[in-house]
Amino acid sequence: MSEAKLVKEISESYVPAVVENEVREYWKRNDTYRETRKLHESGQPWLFVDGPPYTTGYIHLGTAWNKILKDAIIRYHSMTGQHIIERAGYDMHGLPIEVKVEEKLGFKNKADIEKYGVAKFIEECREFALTHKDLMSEQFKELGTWMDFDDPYQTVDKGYIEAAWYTLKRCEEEKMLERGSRVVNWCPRCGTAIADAEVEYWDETDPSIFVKFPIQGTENEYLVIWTTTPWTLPANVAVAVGKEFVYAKCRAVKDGKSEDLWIAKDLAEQILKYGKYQDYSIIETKTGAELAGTKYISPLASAVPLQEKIEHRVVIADYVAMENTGMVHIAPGHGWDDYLVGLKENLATVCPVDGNGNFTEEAGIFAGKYVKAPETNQEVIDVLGDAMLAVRKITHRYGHCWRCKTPIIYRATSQWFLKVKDIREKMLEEIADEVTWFPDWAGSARFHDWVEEARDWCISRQRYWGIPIPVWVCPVCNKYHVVGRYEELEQLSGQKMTDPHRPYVDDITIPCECGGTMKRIPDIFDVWYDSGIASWATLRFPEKPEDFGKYWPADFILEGHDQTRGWFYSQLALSTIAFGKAPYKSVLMHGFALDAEGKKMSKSLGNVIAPEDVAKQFGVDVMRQYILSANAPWDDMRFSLEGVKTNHRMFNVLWNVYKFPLPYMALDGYKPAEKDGVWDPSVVEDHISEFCREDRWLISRVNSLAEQVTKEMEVCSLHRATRPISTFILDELSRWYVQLVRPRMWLEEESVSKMQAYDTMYYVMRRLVTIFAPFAPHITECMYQNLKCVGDLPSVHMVDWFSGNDSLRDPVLEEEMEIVQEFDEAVANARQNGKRKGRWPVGEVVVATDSEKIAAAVSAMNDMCCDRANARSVTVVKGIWDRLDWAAVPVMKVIGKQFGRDGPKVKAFIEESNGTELKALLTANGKVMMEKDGFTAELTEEHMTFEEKMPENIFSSPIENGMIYVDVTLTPELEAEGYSREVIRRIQEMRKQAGLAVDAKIKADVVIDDARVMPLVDSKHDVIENEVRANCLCIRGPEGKACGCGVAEKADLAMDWEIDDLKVRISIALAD
RNA sequence: GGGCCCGUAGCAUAGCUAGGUGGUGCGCCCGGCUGAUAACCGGGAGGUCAUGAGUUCGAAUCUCAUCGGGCCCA
Repeated sequence: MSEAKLVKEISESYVPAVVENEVREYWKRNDTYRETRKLHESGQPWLFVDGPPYTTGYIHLGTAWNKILKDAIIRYHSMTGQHIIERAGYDMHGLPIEVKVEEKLGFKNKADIEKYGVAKFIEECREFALTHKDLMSEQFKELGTWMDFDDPYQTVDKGYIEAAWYTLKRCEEEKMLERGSRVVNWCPRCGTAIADAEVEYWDETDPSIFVKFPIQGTENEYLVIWTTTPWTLPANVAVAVGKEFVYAKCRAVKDGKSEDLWIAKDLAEQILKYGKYQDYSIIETKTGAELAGTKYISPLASAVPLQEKIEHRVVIADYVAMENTGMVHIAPGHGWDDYLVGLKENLATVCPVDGNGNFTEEAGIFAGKYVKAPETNQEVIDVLGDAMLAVRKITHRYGHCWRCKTPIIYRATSQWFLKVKDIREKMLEEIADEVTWFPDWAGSARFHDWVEEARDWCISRQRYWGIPIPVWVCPVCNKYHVVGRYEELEQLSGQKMTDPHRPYVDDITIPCECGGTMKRIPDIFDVWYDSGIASWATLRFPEKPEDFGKYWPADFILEGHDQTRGWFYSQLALSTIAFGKAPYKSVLMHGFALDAEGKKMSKSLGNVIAPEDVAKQFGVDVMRQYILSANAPWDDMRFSLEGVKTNHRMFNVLWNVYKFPLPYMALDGYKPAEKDGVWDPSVVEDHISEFCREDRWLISRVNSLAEQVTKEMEVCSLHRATRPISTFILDELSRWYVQLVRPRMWLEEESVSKMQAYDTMYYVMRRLVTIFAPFAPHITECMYQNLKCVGDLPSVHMVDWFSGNDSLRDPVLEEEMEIVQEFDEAVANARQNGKRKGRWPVGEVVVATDSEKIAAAVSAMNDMCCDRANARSVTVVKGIWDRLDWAAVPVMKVIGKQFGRDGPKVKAFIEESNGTELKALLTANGKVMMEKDGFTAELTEEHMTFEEKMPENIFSSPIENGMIYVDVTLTPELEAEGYSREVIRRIQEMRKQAGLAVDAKIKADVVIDDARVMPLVDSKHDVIENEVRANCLCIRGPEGKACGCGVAEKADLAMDWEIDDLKVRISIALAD
């Protein structure tokens, strides 16, 4: 059979870059990623859909977090044997890229693009998307992400676009597609409708004007309206009032002239003040309902021909608020609410503004002006002239195009919609019943609330770089046809379709049954539509329908909480329309990466931390572990470099722990047990009872850990999965087990105990790299490569997930060990109080406790306790330790009352007495007689309380449910050992400084300048000689004669030491 | 203005579901250890649990309001 595997010693310290590069090379050389996927092809399918990042070219911390979470979860599911189906994905169409390219080419608007040529423009966009996609793939791979980056799904692919077409056809079949005139957010620079999601709000200062609308058939009577958008007045058709509101006709006087003004009664005074009226009186009141129907004339009628034709009137709207004048100017062509009122009241919708935001001829004298120019507003105000009641300023939140930052306008235009409102109930059911959310409130509260408010989705955009909407319309009969497949288009048109993008596809026409020629509408899809189809497009549906049937819907997706309105929603809407169900079964929603102050990271604030910088400095594994363990995935993360550094230390400890036994193992030619070249853990599993306590404990712990990690991974609590791993490595493996096991590693002979220590370390390391692999894929792979047996799987990421072996767990032992650890800490604490260093043995340690568990643990593990405490004995006492002294404390409240001016004498007596004796007397007799300065009295326990008082040389420290006491009294024997250990330690230090090999033999000369101490040390001559591997050791006083070996005269290294006040001169030399 | 989430020591966090003496890590200060060693370990100081009110014998935890931060919407 195969040659048994020897564990190799490693000499390097932990340098993440070296480890990670080597591992990446190894993966590349062996195609480990694909081999791992292949390994589980027969497993339970598990479809993951990558939320496609937009191809900006650069990833930030949030993107990195996103991919790291995905990678850890996918690796975990892969290890559990599931057949992972995934592809990385990219969102590559849309305005952001168009805007970038426009900037590059120096374009200002759509006309520039048309002039340049749409085909050339599209190719620039395509080029941008493809190169930036590649840049990002490289960055993602640097994070250790295992996804299919060679064949990612791309929204620009022909196949992907066909999926989009197919889906629209399904929408049409379900009668969910609608062509309609609606008021939409419109970016006048981009010349397109944009989605609600694409509007960014910030404060702008606008005019706030109050305008008088003359009432028809009256001489001097007006309705007073308010608006912040003077430029919408040419499109005014009505004034809305609140049904129940009370309006007053105010006879207002200014400069001797009077006017009758209708204003909400309660607001009139303020408004008239704005208008600088000197006086007014209310001559009539009406409710909104009574005012409704009042006809008025636009003050712009003479300037805007359109306005002459409109019959303006007062209507009722329930959204009118008691603000400003309580009368709202209605322009259904320029506002969503206005539009709805218009529909209800059957008002005309006029929109004298073109796609570039300029007034059309309909707007009369304003024709050609850009509506959002400040001077345009001013011109409207000027033309209004006397109709202006007041002009003020207002600062309010105003919407902007999130790509080019141009202020948006609202325009009534013809667009294509999906009637999402009609399927809200179905979507809500799917969210609640068919999808598991992590955390639960992501679905039950947040997403639920969003979907409940869903409006119809405007999916059309008047742009170039996107998926062309596959709708062909006949200009003659206005019939339209939705194309679902390329084949269908080629059949209907008789033309070949090469590239489904604009402008190529626009050349294809379809003959209409009416004899006309159908042309494609010029619109492209909203990019949210692109990504909404990802779950089936990534499976190459409809081109290859098999996988869709087998794997869809997705088992899992994961994105940031901004995707509630974005990808979670666009997918759900399209899937519910096209396939009647949610496209995902479980969703993890993660937070945002904020800076250390909790502020959003942004370039303008200069607080951006680049993931590649962190990775370069501390390593990818360290960054991953930090990011995963810093907080719950769904909370926002405050990124702190300190936290990363802490994790770096943890990795260093892991590396040290891993490295520690290797030289010994290598020296002894240790071979892990194997069967047919494959590691065989049964050597531990079947013989666990024969192992030492600490071995059994560590094995138990790693199995408990595995169980815990598994449990947390199942509920996506990555933070709760990763934190215990760090704790295990630091506290249990490094700070505890390695300390305990160290002497066994130094045993020179072939000992069973040493071999079991090797087996334990090997077992634990194998298990640990398995459960740590999803989170820290590089270091675990590196360790695994050295640890694995020849027949083992070639990568740790191929190994079966280890969820713990319950039969190896020993909760009682774990509990006992926890007590010993607590004991250990308390002893260290007490020693520190007593200024007795750990190197110096103490005679006695006492544990006072009433806890049976503690007593049992200390007694069962007594040798370990002695060892750890460096104590001759460790004993347990129930209740109070009888060697404790007591201090009596007078209770002055009682004494003062009873003894009056003699009280101080009683107090003095109690304080001067030996508390321990007093206590004994009280216990025996219930009373004690006192005498002080001639005053005598009988005292009982009500006159005093007792406090513990440490006898000399006793130091204490509390543990839970008990107290430990350390007696640091020195005896000559203890002192001899203490000093000899001090000497040993110095000689070891010198060996190291001299660069001697661990097993090199030396000769040593020790000169001790203290006649009392010298013989004490010399009494341990043999121990010292043995410990420092000396074959000649001379211990003497300054007057003493050096032995004949010559080290005193010709040392390799000689040093003067001060051990506390003791002067020692030590010389060492390599033995002959 | 509305929905959801978050607010605990200088910093990062656990505890909150199910009320009962607020833990941990980093940093800081002090000490220790020394063949895992350009490491490591122990101890100490440091808290109005954002604020205010309520429920309760008892609130970091439950309720309400307010303030601050994040995401989303208007």
